[in-house]
Amino acid sequence: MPKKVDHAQRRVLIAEALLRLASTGGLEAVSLRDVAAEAGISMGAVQHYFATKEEMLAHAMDYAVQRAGERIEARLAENPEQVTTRDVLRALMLEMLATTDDSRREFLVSIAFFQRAVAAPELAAHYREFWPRLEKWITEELREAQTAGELTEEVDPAREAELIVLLPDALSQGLLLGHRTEQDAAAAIDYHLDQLFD
Amino acid sequence: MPKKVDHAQRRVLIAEALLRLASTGGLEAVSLRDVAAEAGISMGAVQHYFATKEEMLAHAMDYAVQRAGERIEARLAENPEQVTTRDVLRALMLEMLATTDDSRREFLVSIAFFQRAVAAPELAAHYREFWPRLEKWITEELREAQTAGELTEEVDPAREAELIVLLPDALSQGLLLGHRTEQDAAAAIDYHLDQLFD
DNA sequence: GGGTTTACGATGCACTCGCATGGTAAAAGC
DNA sequence: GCTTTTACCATGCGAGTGCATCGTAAACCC
Repeated sequence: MPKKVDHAQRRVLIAEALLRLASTGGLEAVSLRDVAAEAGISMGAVQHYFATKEEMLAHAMDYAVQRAGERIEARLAENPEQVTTRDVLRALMLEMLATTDDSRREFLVSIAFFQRAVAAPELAAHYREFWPRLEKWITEELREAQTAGELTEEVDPAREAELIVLLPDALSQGLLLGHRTEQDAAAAIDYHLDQLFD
Repeated sequence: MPKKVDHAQRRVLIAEALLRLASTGGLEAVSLRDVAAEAGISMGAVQHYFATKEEMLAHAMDYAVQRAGERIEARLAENPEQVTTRDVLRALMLEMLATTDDSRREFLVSIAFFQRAVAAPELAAHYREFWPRLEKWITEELREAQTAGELTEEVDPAREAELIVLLPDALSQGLLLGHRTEQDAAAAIDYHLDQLFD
């Protein structure tokens, strides 16, 4: 069996176990032993693939960002051409909301990573990439809608793209704490889109 | 010296030391020993005022929310009557931004508490109070501005109040990560107020 | 088919953690 | 003035931590 193990796959297995655990109680709270147990392997195996806990966390961080990005981009790609920009943005924002157990977990993990990135800025680079790219994409989408006459001239596509990215994130906090319902969050999104597209 | 110590004051002393530490590395990362050292007292003293770490964290949570609330309400109270609703809201939103070292720390602490509140919903009640109250106040402010004709009829004061509370919070994340400047965040706020008050 | 490399598993080590215990000195109460 | 209560401080304990070390079995290389 040795020698033929797929390193990348093994590291993903570990990262997924870590993410499962990190969603409750933060990132530092999970121990190597916990991760190993969750992944169904020994602690020695974990050490074999990651020399240090720090390294393991960094990899999991990359993996989580990549997964979230793929999920969102997949959602963007699946829409047929005939739907309106507004529909696309609405779907995107709803996808970004922490509604399902999975996305709630992802949201909590992203917060844990956020803390870590603030404390250790050199780690932040990993996930600094994705959001600006998404924001840029939305900006372009809005610009096209604006020239097509769906938006008034006075809105600033870049600023609105900013808001569109930020709003689901901010709403998710309320969802997690339980003082906002999914319907309420969706209504807030619809209201904002109403104001944007008149 | 014994018997005449002010319990509340002592607990505040400890809470402030805890908050100073919690801003880097989360809430669970700080140990009783760390807090005691930061507060300049012995660990036994900390134990004397808080039977358990959990209790200490809960008190610090209350204290932090109270302080943040007082700070924001003080900012709201200090404005003379002659300034416009827009100016009031602008000042409020800027105050909520994590710009100074202090407010950055406060923001990080609030995130740590957020995680904790999600994991232990019974603790969330403490700081579930303040934000709805602020949101309600803003809603009223907007409603008055609307009847005074400063706002168009088609905006929903409650929804806009939601956004006004959420936006600084979301912008602060970018500030903390370093991919947004203070000027940029302020510009985003001004843009949003521009769109609201036309 | 012997030697090297890979992939672990088991164990131990130094350290830190929250918390319990026991002591002590000083003020308060009578 | 003696007792009780308050406000600590010092110490220790058991559990858990990341990490290092050692052993070992299987696969690849020649």
